Amino acid sequence: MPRTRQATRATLSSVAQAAGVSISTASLVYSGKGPVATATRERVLAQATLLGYTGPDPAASSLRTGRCGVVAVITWDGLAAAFRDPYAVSLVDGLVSALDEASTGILLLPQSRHQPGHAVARLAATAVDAAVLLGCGPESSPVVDHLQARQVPVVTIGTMASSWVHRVDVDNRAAMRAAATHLHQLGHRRVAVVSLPPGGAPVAEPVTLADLLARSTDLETRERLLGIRDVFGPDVPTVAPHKWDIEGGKSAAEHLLSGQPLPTAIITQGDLLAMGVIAWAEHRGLRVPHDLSVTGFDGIPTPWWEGVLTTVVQPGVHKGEVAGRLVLDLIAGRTGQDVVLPTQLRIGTSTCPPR
Amino acid sequence: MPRTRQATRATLSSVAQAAGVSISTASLVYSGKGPVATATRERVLAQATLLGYTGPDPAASSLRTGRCGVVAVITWDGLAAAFRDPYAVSLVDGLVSALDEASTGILLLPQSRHQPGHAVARLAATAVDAAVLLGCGPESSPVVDHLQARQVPVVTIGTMASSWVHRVDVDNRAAMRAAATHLHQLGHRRVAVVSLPPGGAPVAEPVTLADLLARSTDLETRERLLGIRDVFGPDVPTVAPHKWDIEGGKSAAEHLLSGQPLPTAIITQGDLLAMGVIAWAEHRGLRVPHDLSVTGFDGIPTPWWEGVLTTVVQPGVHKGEVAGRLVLDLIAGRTGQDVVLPTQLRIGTSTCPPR
DNA sequence: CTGTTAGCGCATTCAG
DNA sequence: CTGAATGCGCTAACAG
Repeated sequence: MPRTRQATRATLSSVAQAAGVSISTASLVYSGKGPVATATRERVLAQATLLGYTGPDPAASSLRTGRCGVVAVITWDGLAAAFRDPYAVSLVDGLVSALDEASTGILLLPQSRHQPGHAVARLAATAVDAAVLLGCGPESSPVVDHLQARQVPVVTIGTMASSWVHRVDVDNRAAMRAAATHLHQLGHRRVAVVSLPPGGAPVAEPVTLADLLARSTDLETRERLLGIRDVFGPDVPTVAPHKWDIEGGKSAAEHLLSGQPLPTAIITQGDLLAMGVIAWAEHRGLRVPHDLSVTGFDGIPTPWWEGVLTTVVQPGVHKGEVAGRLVLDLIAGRTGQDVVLPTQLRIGTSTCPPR
Repeated sequence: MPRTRQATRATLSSVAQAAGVSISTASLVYSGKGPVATATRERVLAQATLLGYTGPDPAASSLRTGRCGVVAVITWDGLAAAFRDPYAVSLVDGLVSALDEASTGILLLPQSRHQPGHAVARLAATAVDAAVLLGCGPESSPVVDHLQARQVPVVTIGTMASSWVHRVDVDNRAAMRAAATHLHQLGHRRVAVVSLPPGGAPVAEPVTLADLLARSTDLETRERLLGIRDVFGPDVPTVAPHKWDIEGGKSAAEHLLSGQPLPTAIITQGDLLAMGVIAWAEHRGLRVPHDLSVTGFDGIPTPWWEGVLTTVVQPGVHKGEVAGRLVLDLIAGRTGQDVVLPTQLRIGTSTCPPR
């Protein structure tokens, strides 16, 4: 006895029977994988609407074909934190549009830093054709291990290197070096850095770049810090606020700009951080860029600021699309290539020669 | 012959066989739905890891149980557009956390305004236990019809009324009326409104509130406009920018503040719109609130502005959680109740008596 | 172009 | 506490 509200749901076989054709013919009508006489097709379709049949049961079809049309997108540290950053949103946007062409959807799987194991349990219970790691550091290894055991292809956008996962990224070191070089050429010698917290532990009081580098496990962060070191050496004062957003930038600025002598420029690892630094600086009466130059990373729109942020522009949507195509290749069994995308240094109005 | 890279994947039955137990026993080990001797369980688990078995195949298990642990989240007009608004993100955040407790994930299904039918095709191909509509207006009816035919429970957060869908929302009319009343009590008599485009068609040049009301099909928008009309009558100048963000607010302000006499206050349908209005006003040398009062809607953080926006604060995360619980009830076959959540008018520094 | 035949991997009765 | 049997709804060969 069925437990649905209506009587028994219509199935492909009941439709076929009603239309007086065999099940396989009816199946072909829906999959379009074989030739079916127009008259037959219409008869089947007519019976289908009559019986309220809405097409092949996805679960049954996945079981049979081994594909479910779903790609897991695994984020780190909660959804809200991840999507607060417009850059992450543009990544997902590109991903979605690429996957959409193959009728593949994305399943959001936020990984909480408090229950890292939970994500594995969740993942184990859901059918996915592939997975994409978004902003996941090495702490996501359990998830990757699980995926590998299941033979599910994994693509990471930035961060999280592993032999099993494919990567789409930019040359973070070169990109950041370009930004640093720009400042150096303007004449800046006293700079400070706003980075990401290594392993989730914020570093409020300034330490040296080398010090933070030693503690940072995240691949992308490391590369970028190296890019700065290439230009300004290992002793640059560096902080890493607890949050990856405007508030974080403000608190970072507060710590970096309280001592003497003040830096003439601040290099940040993200546009939101940069905007926070700018907001705090302006609040304190410092003019940007005249009294303080600031650089960002990502190239998100900042409509609430009058100026144009000097920043490394990453092709967010494009990166997502490339990742999506890579995912589709892997799902189809084709061999995928890791991809390194170009970035571009946009020189805006947040940098100028020091006073 | 299997087409996976390795030899044949391990299945429950192969694990059972290796452990010398029956399939059903092995199944119980994983589902925990029946008593299994500790020794037996361990033997099974040991063989499982030995064979690289990662747990019951989700597709097979969904076919059998009729549940797949996935809820579709349907957004309107592209993902990026939807998630650019922090309020939408907080909604999803709450939703995720509520669903997570039932080990249920969310599948993102952005509905494009250019191919509204596409979403139905996509949905038809994926297994879902329920669906949540986010910011979807009446144009989403095809999707709802499909869901109804499939007997899939649907919950909408704001917008999109239909006999089949359950709703979680706030009393938009009363909330907006409270904001309008606040301005009226301050002494404002010349106000203007920034709303949402009716049916996606922007209204750049000001029309009357009544006019826009007549064209608006979106439930939430209508209610809010009615709340304004309750206080200021039907003749308030109203625009509806093409984009629901800061840029949209700027362009709206440009049109509303170009004529004479200037309004002394602007009521917007969203915080981002409000921030855009403020940005444009300040850019033009108007001081907020002294020269122009501005109100928002939602209560998102606006860290880049020094002031505090006067706005209707909606419980975003909470709303998402409530929707999530409703979804779970419906999936479980329990009868769910529509919910109306309270809002709160936050009086900030963006409003004051007119000059 | 259409029908027949076999499972996909598992959860669940129901005996023992 | 354990095992044997049954089908969830569908797709993919293959034979007509």
